[in-house]
Amino acid sequence: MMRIGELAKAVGVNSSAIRYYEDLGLLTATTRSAGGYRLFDQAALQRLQLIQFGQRLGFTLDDMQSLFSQTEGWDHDDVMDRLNQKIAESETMIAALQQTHKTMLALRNKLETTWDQGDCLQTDELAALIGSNKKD
Amino acid sequence: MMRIGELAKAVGVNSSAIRYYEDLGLLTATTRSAGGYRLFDQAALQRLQLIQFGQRLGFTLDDMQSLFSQTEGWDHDDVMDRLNQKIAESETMIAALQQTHKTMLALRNKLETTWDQGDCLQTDELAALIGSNKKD
DNA sequence: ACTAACATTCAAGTCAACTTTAAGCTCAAG
DNA sequence: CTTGAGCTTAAAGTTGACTTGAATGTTAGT
Repeated sequence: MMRIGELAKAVGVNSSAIRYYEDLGLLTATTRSAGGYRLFDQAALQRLQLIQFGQRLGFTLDDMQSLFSQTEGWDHDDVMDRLNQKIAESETMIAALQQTHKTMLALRNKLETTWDQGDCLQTDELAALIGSNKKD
Repeated sequence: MMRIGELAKAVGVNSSAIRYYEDLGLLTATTRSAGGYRLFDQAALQRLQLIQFGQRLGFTLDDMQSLFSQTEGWDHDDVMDRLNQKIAESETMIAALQQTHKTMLALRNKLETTWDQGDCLQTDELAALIGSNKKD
């Protein structure tokens, strides 16, 4: 059993974040010490890692709260639906980011070639350079 | 010259957002009507589009405020530095998202094959499935 | 002149995910 | 048995980008 600080260090968050997760009903201390200190076991650590993983997938803490509230174990269809939705979302985001990335590269090229002549760009010229980007 | 509502509609934001940009010193109405209504011209519209473009690149409104504060025209090195930084950032983000995407696909596969036997997954089993993902 | 749609200002509220603060306990070490 | 690091609670503050509300003024059309 570890105290909150040790758990926090183990996963790289602030102790107060863990207390916050508890407030949201996402993670409860396994037990308490005689003096009221929260004590956590390995399962709690795994659950915390699961929360972090969910965050990386783009689930909000609220999303996870509703997922976790399936008393014990997880419903196949529910998890699958949400996972599929997140997969689709991440594909959309990747595509959008790649498009913006492409535009930035093009913009850099234009700036490199255009800018060497004069030295100052006006807002309307910059707007024109960006124009091709409206189609997104 | 158009009023705030027309400008807002033209670029797809709320009028209040435009007033907010003005508060931050990002965009000033070209002039005011006799009664005090803000009036904008095409240059203002372009500037607003520029703000939106900057947002897509991941600049904060504060970033842009400091960029724009170069009284008129833009400093080559400054813009180039920031652009290069944003390009690098977007590459990092794309890579991270692709990694997460890959993990999600793998997770879906495992869930599809694993879950058909039993019907409920325990947290520690899910944590185990995710384990491969710690390396990110 | 009336009216509906639109605008004004300023202050306060929203969201997510925390962090910070304050005032006071607990625990392990020496 | 004292000290200092670490913990407790509840409440309030933070960030960024807005939105909403309230009370009031303006404009264009009939």
